[in-house]
Amino acid sequence: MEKQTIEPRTYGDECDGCTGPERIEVMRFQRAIRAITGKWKIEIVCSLVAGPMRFGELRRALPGITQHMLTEQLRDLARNGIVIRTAYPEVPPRVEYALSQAGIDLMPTFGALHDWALRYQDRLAD
Amino acid sequence: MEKQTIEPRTYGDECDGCTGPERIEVMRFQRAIRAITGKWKIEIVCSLVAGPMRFGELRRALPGITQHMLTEQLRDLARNGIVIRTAYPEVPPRVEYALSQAGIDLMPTFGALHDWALRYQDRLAD
DNA sequence: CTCGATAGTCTGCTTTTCCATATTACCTCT
DNA sequence: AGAGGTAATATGGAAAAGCAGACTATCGAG
Repeated sequence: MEKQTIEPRTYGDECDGCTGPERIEVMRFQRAIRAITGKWKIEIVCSLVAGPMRFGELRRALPGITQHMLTEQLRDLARNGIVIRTAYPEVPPRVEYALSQAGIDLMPTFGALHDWALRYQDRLAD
Repeated sequence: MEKQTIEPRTYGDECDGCTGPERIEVMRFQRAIRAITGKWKIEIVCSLVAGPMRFGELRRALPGITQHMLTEQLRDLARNGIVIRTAYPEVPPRVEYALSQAGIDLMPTFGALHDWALRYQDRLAD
């Protein structure tokens, strides 16, 4: 039996030279995903939902994280405009991290993905 | 000026022994994220939205992917119940990949995240 | 009998991510 | 004077992810 080309493949066909609009959208999407992947990023964002927190406060809220990791992940989140870093030139130094509007607006999408995970958690490996 | 504990920290406070419900939810969430992270996973899922595809067909639709990567990513997606692999014991071998219901239901969450990425793309690094 | 197509697997390598352990600089408290 | 807290940086190593290229088995076409 022959397989008679189930459906026109608009996605693949338009991407011979990587110029189709779909590909560009996928790339943007990937960038968004990359902005929130990282072992602690989601936990950090979820912690900050309740309000701004200081560096050490976050560290205590995330048992197991190293200073290095926290610094790195926060820097990354700030670089992507998801959290806002505010350093107060006091001594001892005080640095506060808060969600930006982008960070706050991220939560509904988290909610959607969480609902999905809840529905299909039994088939999710690991 | 003193900082008077902006808000009760329900998340951090309950997680001293990693037993709070929020932590468990974050872990579930992380599992969902891990199921869709990987350099080609999203492109594969987006390709399959139009209908089932064969291995080689997918490979041609994703220029730049290696056989190894495609095999691996598909296996991973199948392991997480997002795609369904159907091998027909013919010769030459024919293997078809299709989105499962979980995979189809994933699309709206992709849409939400995509909208977010669209709105804030100018501050996304990289 | 060799060639090509299919859907892989196997091996070795590079890059990225993750993690632990120092070390810094400044100020306060004792 | 010395201990302690704060927010980092620096260094070095382990683990995971990604990549290229060679190899397999089967069958039909030429």
